[in-house]
Amino acid sequence: MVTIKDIAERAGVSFSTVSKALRDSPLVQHKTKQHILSIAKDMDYQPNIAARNLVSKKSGAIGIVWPSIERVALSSLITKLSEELEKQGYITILLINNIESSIETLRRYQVDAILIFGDRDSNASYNNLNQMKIPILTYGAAGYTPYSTVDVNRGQAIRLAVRHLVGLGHRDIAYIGKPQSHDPLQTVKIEAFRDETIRQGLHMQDDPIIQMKGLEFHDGYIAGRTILERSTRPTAVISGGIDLTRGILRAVSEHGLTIPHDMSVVSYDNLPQMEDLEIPMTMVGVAISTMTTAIVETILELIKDPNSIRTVHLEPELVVRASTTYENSLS
Amino acid sequence: MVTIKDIAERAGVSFSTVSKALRDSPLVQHKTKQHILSIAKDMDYQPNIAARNLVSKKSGAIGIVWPSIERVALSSLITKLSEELEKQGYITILLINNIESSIETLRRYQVDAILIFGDRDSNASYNNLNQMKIPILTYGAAGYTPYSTVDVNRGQAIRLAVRHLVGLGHRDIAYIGKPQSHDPLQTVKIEAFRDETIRQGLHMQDDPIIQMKGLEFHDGYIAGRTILERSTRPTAVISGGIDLTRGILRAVSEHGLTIPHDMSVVSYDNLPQMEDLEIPMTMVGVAISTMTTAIVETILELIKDPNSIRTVHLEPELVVRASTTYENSLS
DNA sequence: TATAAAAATAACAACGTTGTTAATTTGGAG
DNA sequence: CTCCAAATTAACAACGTTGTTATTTTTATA
Repeated sequence: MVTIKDIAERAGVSFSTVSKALRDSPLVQHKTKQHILSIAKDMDYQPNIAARNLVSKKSGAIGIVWPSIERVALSSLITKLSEELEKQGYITILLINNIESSIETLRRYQVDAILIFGDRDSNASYNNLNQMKIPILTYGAAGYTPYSTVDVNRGQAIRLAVRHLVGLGHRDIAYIGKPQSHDPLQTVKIEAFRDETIRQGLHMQDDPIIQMKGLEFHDGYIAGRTILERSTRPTAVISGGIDLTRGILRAVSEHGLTIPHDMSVVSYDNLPQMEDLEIPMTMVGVAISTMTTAIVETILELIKDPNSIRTVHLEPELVVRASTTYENSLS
Repeated sequence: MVTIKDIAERAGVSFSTVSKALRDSPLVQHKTKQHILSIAKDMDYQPNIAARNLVSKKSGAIGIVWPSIERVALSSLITKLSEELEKQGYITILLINNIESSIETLRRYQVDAILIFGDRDSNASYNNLNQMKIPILTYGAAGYTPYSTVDVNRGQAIRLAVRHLVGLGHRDIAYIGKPQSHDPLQTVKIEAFRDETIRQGLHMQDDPIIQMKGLEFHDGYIAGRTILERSTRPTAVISGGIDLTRGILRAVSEHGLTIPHDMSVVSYDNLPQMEDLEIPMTMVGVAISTMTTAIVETILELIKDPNSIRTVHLEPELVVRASTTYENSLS
């Protein structure tokens, strides 16, 4: 492996000059700098990270704890996060274990910060762990932890969806996204749906909130079939997430119906893929890029000043596309 | 952060003695060793990884490149791998980007080895990348790359399944697991099925290989419905993977049928979860633990001697459970 | 042309380890 | 008790950087 000393020798200067040149210090003459840079490039120099970490007293790594790998929507968020953090000079270490043991590992590895994607039932474990000084940021656990948090205003997202549909004249709206398992993140959305439909003066006869098993494609498919087979079919549906939405689309298509002609659909989640579905999808949620920016910013801030505990609430937006239309245009 | 010098001071010895004591060197007296150890524990000492890496000239990190995060079966493999490598003193860095850019990042980070879970179409990219000396291990790409490989004999797995069913008297067997996309890993299994059924002298009238969209739960569900609705229902089914299997189970159950009474099912994949399905599942494949061991072993070997290129083929096993039974016991 | 100031470069210490070599203490034999 | 070898511990160099301080070279001024 080539070091700055090797470069120094080839360039006929001292290694400290090489160091400065590589970091583009003003303390070295432009000409020498160019010379050194070209040699470094020629020799395919890679700075030694261990050495750099040693003097900077940082690991240049950020740990991400992700207890449940199944949550597909998060995977694209994590991908983006890694990319962004990499641009900032950090490598991410992803641990899929449970929170406690992951933190212990990250502690041993002396990461500069830890990002936790907490799952529903792990709130208890937040409390007593980590007396140490590694900054911790949690996602989706606002109010549950003593650490900094970035969270999405999920209730507001569903309210936006309801208002959008009501504004289009819909009076019979169903909500697909109530899983069997206890999941506070879903509960928030369901409550918001219930509350907002009442506020808007909607009175639906059938229970508009469909009970289902999980939150996967197939659950959406089954739930979609359920509402399509009702005697009075709702004119619009709000879906709790992209996987459910895909299932709903399949069910609708199998019934020989079309969106938005026969039914309007709004989906929670704000992902680029939402435009690539069978029909471009109206969606509510916080864009991945927004989340990424917020998380990265908060983490970097936290690394700079570990005591700056803060809670960031991200406001969702409504993106209107072809999957929703006026109620009176329905057949 | 507490260093060996801090410990040395408290213990009244030199820091080099502390270093030796902590590494359990025979060069330091038992009594002093105990003393130092207790102080280290008391001060909650964590060795500085950067310093250690610097002198050992290793990063203690292994990069895993995982182009497509969607392949659920792999996720538990990766989880296990991380655990195992962690026990061996390595941290894993998971990159979900494409192969080229991932390798570039890992190169900058100077990982000690790279493990690539290649996806179907990325074979081309294997060729010209990486002139460097970081050892590379690929998974599932035997014959496609110039690197060491650990691979599963998928064809053999399917043959085992076919033979098992034939041994039970089944003569009409379907295969669920032919996706639309070109996927060599699936093709191998399909060809093996075709070949082995012919060898066994089976003559099925309907095409026993069900064409489907993807390889998810829902695809299995739909494929399951397809074969159940045939005029002559096959007496047994081989499923191409756990997600498909779950979908098939759902379809069977919705038809009011039971396994293995009305139909035997063998599933590809050898995962613990296979026992926790609605009915304990007969399965063929290489156990995650076997794969993990093979991969970890090969990687460590490769780190020790980067020139020891080798290809490891893992032989699948058949695990018989309640989901398969004699053909003549069928209704 | 001597000389101070400014610019450029070189030398050095430090980061926290490990491994090697040097120094000290201990124990045993004469 | 002395002295030598063995056992134990201490000191030191090295790993590849960065940042600070010292030295050299250049430039501008008198």
